[in-house]
Amino acid sequence: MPQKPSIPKGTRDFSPSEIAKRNHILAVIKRQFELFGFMPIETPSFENSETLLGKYGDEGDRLIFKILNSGDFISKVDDVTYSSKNSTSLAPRISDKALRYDLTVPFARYVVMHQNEIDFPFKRYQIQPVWRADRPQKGRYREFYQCDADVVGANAIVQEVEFIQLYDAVFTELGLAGTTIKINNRKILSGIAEVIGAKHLLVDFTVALDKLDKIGEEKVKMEMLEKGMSATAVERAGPLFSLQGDNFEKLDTLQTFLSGSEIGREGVAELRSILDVLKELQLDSCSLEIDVTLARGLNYYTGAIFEVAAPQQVQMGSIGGGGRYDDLTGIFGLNDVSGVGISFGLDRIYLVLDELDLFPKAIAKSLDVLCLNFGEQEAIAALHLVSKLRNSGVRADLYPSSAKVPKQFKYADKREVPYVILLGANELAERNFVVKDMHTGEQKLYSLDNPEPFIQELQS
RNA sequence: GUGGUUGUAGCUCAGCUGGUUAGAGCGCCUGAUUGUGGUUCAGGAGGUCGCCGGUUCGAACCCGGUCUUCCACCCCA
Repeated sequence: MPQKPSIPKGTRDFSPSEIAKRNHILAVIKRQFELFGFMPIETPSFENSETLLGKYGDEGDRLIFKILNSGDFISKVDDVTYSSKNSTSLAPRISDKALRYDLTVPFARYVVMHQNEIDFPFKRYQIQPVWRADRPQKGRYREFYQCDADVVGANAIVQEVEFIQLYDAVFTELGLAGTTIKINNRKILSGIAEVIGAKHLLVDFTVALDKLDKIGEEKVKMEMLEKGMSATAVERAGPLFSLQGDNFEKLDTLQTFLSGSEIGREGVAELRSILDVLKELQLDSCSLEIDVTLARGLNYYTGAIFEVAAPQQVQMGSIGGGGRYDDLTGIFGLNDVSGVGISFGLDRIYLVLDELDLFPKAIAKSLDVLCLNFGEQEAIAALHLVSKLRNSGVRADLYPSSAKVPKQFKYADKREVPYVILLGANELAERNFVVKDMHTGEQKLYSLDNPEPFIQELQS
């Protein structure tokens, strides 16, 4: 009995039209990465478990796909561990490799391993799939692509500015208006926690604060209290829930609020200089917004934090994120290397562009010219012509069999081929061919021995 | 990982409190049209109703399990 084929949940097949659209996004991202001076690298799809585990928190560890060892791995497990039926203790005995969870940690590993060949500051980009053992939802897959650009080995605010410009350049070229780059600073979050007297609960505090726009002020406050923050602390955090005004007004409010915290003042100053520079260099299609509730990637970010929200009319999580991490390579033994980077979520950008119908119409087109097939002799002549076209950079194809003409035309129509060539017995005898413009229906005659005029017309 | 939701033709979906042979639109194939597509007309093919089991004289419909989809949490691109 034949088995019904299926693919694992959270994974997808990509058909030609989808690949065309994905490639369009990728081409824009790559082009901009390179215009900004980033160089590509790739790393293996799986790493040693110890490289990945413990880098993303407990929650992250749970979401890492672990790869079973090869061979008779189970016989090497001691009886106690085996019979304990405890996944946490058994896993390391039967699995020592895991699929990569993001591109940042493998990059840190790469930097440490190749530190002697790298010229710092090192600007790298990396576009590869990552895997998460998550429960899928819309725009959330178990296999998806990240497009990362990072720079390591320098510590200057202009880098943050550049990344914001990079986001803007990509979304502008994609024609995606209305994205919002949210920006925050980990030092501001630390400062706030310090000022309100919840320094020891920084993570719980920020995780709760991050949910503000989703669950509202009351529930955020409840969660903070549940996590053990004092009522006074929650009360003191009050002003954060209603930051008013434009970015500079928010900065002023924060500056006052954080005047008693050195690290907080530092964060405000960093944010201010980023905004000062960007006031000079306008953004094209993105708006930049300070959002103190933004707390993503707290695990390794130490300075700026970025997140890109899709245009409001689209129901979609963030389509990009990033930030500065001062000591990511430290865990692999290379200290004092500051890094900052951003990531584009290819799959979500695709969904957004698709929903807003922003893909160029032309990308569905995979052929410029289709030559119809009228029989053996005609097909041989057609192949000569098709070769000439191909050599001139025209995407051309010959219909493989001499099927009925309406069928061949329908095929051309389906594939949205703009020009169809008819080269039948009559044309062959007179050494010419007919070109039909599928849009206008207009037909023109060209010489088989001199197709140049046709090629010229195609390329004009 | 927790709770919920969804699954019927290639696609979008009907299908009454369980009752003969499960339907529509679109798409596909054939013909009108053996050298002209997108329009029209006529005909046709295509479904073990996600899968496994149970209840019943009888299940697309009820029950259990499982997979899948989407949603909320967790977390995140």
